[in-house]
Amino acid sequence: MKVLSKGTVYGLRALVYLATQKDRTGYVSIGEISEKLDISFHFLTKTFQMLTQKGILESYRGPSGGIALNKPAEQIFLFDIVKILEGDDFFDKCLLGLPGCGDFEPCPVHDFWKVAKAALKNEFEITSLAELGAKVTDERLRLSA
Amino acid sequence: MKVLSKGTVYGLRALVYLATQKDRTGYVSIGEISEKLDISFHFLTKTFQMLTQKGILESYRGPSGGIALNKPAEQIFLFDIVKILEGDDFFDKCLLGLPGCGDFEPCPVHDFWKVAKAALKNEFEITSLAELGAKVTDERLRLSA
DNA sequence: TTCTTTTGCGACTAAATACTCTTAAATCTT
DNA sequence: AAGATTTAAGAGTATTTAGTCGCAAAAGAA
Repeated sequence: MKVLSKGTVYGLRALVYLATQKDRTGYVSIGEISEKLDISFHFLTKTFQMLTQKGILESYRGPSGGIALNKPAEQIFLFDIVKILEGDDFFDKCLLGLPGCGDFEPCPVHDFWKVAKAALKNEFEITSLAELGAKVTDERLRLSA
Repeated sequence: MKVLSKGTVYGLRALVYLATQKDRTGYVSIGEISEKLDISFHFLTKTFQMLTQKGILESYRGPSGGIALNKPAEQIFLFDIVKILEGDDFFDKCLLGLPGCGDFEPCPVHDFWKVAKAALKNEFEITSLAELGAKVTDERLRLSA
């Protein structure tokens, strides 16, 4: 099941990494993250730009610059990140992609999907970066599992 | 949230359409379905070929040929269709796409995703084509909602 | 000021997905 | 047997997504 685009996945992995570095002060460079997590530097940069513009991250240029979470990891939820990177309507789309689909004019899978989607959305809403960061004991964010 | 590929969506819409035609005897031509649902004929043909090979559909060539459900719509579940069209591991994938991820060596979102995915999978497992077909009162399977 | 480090941003390339076209094979009709 | 209808299958094209490259802009250091 491919729910998230690559860009979103990279963003999530990188943010969880950041959440695990909470005892470090100052900024963490994109170069370091891209190296540690084996993610293309330029690709990651673009994803971070979006997160910076939307207030999830704070960025700073120049030596010892980089990025940092703009608020405590406890207050950043998967829901926020995914909505920014995948679009605001991410949790509202019809499973079949039919335009007018809604409670008033439901597609055949509307009721089914409404229930399933609500469960998923709830999980995204209650899960914070801090919670995820706490589970990462070592280098499990890399591809080389 | 884009969970399913276009091919799968087309397949689902077409199968639901077939389920609504249960009082008709014999085969329904792919041409008719592609026209009624506004789906590319050739694209639909490929999707149907896969469903035919996997025993969901029965096909017949020549005049008044076409396709037909190979068993009652009550016995065909979204789960079956999706697994055929998206791959057997559809409901087993790691949200972050990390290779070794599992209960033994979980990624940071493993527990979270396990719960959400189980709920989704269950919905797909219990929902049959018959159930969906019963909800389609008129031409709500077309794109022109 | 000049050089180095690091993010910002636009253009370019590659790969995956979606779609189209052509021809073959099966089956019915005349 | 010849032609029409309909699925099967593969090759080719287009669009979208993913990934790369190069350079400008900001900021610190020498």
